[in-house]
Amino acid sequence: MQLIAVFDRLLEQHGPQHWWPADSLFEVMVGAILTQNTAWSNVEKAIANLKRAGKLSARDIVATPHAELAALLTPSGYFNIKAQRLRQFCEWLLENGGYARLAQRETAQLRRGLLSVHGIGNETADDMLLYAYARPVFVIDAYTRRLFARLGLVAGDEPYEAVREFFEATLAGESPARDDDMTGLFSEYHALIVAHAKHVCRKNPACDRCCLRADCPSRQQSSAA
DNA sequence: ACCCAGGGTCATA
DNA sequence: TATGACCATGGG
Repeated sequence: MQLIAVFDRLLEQHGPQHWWPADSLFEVMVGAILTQNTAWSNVEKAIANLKRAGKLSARDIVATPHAELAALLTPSGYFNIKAQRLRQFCEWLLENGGYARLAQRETAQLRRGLLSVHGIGNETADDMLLYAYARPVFVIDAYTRRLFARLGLVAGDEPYEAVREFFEATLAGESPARDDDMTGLFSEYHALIVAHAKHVCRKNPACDRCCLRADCPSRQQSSAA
């Protein structure tokens, strides 16, 4: 099965996902750090804490003492590490002229900059590139590896960049009709993979194959309005 | 009580 | 290059 065919099935079953859930581009970047190995429901609580405290900007975060920032991040887990990562990211953002200035960089250069921040790895950087900087980058997470390994399209344990390049190159070849908006395609695709992972397939490996067929029994209950 | 979540870093071999 | 330990809360 082609990658674009999998996308079409996922979209049909789960509907448009409206990602990334956030009120601002800065909030997207904060969420990308806070959601590292963490359920999104917990991240929402931490972001709500930041908003309530008036700390949802780089300037306000760098001005906040570590203990206070960590306390606000408590619900998202790893609060000491994430407070440090969030601060260092905000410092980097301010040192480099802020979002608008960084958005002028070419994608590869911007990625290198993001990866130079301690605590920002491949997936977090690509989340930001795709959802905050609108770059045509395919985000590879554990769900993506698991789903497409089950479909037999990847081994699952390849290096991050190898999997990302496989998705980007393959989709570019398969969907020339959409290649004026690969950012839109990649945004929706990654969101759909996450939505699919939260489905019944999580504890039933065979369901990943089942759900991609037209007669999947779970189709009615999961289809979007 | 156990498992895992929209990862990343570090030490070790 | 490739494992394993560590970080920590909250929901199923």
